[in-house]
Amino acid sequence: MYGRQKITEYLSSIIKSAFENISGADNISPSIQIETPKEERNGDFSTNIAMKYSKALAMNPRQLADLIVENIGNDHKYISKVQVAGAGFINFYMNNDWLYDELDIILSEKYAYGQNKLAESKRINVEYVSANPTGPLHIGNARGGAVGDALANIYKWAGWECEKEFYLNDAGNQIKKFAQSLSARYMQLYQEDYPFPEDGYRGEDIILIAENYKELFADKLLNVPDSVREAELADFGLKINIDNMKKVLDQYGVAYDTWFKESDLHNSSAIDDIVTILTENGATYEKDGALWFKATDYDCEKDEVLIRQNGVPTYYLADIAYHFNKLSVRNFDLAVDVWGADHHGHVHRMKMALKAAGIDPERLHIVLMQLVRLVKNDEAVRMSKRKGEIVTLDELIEDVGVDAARFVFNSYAPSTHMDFDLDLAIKQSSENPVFYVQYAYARMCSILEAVEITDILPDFVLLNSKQEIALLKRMADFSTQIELSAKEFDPSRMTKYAYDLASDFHSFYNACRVKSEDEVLTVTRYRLLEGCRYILKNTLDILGVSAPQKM
RNA sequence: GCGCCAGUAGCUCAGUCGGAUAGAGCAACGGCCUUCUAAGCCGUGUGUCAGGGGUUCGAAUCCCUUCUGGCGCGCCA
Repeated sequence: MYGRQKITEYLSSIIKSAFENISGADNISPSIQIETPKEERNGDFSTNIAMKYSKALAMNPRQLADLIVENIGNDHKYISKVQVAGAGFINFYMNNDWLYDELDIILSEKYAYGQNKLAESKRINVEYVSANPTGPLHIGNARGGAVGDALANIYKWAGWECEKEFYLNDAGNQIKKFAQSLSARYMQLYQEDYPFPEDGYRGEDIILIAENYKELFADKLLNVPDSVREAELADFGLKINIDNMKKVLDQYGVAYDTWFKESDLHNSSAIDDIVTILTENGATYEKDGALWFKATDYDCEKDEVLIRQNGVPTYYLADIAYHFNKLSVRNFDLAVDVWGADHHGHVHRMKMALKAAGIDPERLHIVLMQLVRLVKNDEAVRMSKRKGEIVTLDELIEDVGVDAARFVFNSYAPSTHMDFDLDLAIKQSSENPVFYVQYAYARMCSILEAVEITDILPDFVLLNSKQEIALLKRMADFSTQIELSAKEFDPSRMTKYAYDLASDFHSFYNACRVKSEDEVLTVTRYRLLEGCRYILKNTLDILGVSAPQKM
């Protein structure tokens, strides 16, 4: 544990023993809450324990608080004063030693600072983007990529063994449509009035793939059965699309440990296996020639088809098999999926299917992202595929850059409906938070390069200005922010942290000079900045945003 | 009709699993560079926390209800 986490533990144990020394309280096991008061005059930390347990001990809160404070005593290393205030808050005023001790740890652990270890090793699988390989990645996938990737990084820092995964939907109905569309476009290159399937994919990209095939293989597929042409073109097109997705995601800084193919489920016994399990658990029945999941037994609105009348498994069934594979076959402790909010209807029935298969549904967590609306000149940009409008991820990267895109997508909690302001994202000014943060990093680097230090030892006690203390406190909060981000499945907390850290640094910069006549002060502030730089770099790494040494 | 998500300053959003006088950024105005990066800093004010009711020492936060917006409710994925 680090920084604030550690000092919270420290205070908790002091409070706990003081509380348990009160007669009548020894059989209560108190849950202790430590928070940071908003008002500075209320101390550095506070607890509400006296208000919480006053009833159980038949005392008024202030009276109980006084007793606890009495038991706490005044001989603790990091505490300078303890006071009762308000309705019964116990406020702790700290000396700065815990911050100085933390800076020591930061400087010795460097870029590894803040990497927690869990008591027992836990494995997590984070799945995100997982776009259909029937077309290019779009703006919604871009948000999913930024959120999922950062979230996976956060879990690594929080001590989990984490795997990043892309679920490749390379089977099923949409692939069939993809094949038929390609086939029709290919035929149209030879015969203009060749019919195009009613619900086919009408995008430009399908035509390009067909033309691409024709360039390479000419009329090879002109006089073959439809099924042969469709299969061949689907393979051809999938390879192109998947390669493109990998390329663009790579540019975007998103790299996966696993590409899991849906087709592998269909080509193995995985589908049959899950059907057997569900059936053995009495969760299926047959009706109208189809196999159904009795979802209504599991608090769902209606039952769901697993295997259609024509014998083809539904996407839902494949998805159940997929999640069963993650949680049972591969045995991850936790599976996190990042989905667009338009799939929210799928969440409950997926969890319930897992429950029916004997898996604790709590082991699957779905992060729902609200949809992104593009804004330009204060107007919503239609996401139609008309030319010149940014709809795909590679266009977005080209237009606003990876850093701005990833920073902006992670500036909002996934649950908020966000507007992506294209004008703002490309503005290289203070209005654009990503530059504000990166500028702070570049400034730190430049100072650390410009200032020459000798090997004399720093004296952290010299760090006592308002700005220095604020910066140290912020640095000590890093690990807590990771913990909270993980708990809430919300990477935007880290973006906000990066901004706050940058802000505290900029304030420090304007108030305190590093280079000075005083050699000890110079080296002391140098070390402070050094520590700060490690943390800002780590935060930007988590977000997938680059940390430029010069700007 | 049923369900999920949201509603906080002019705008975009925070708000530490119920805490003390609800906070940032942007936008507006005024100040700060002969010294380490002015893409920066400092200062000035703004609220019916969508409305109503309830729970308790205490509610933006929890419960009920109404309103508004987004999205779902296929033998599609």
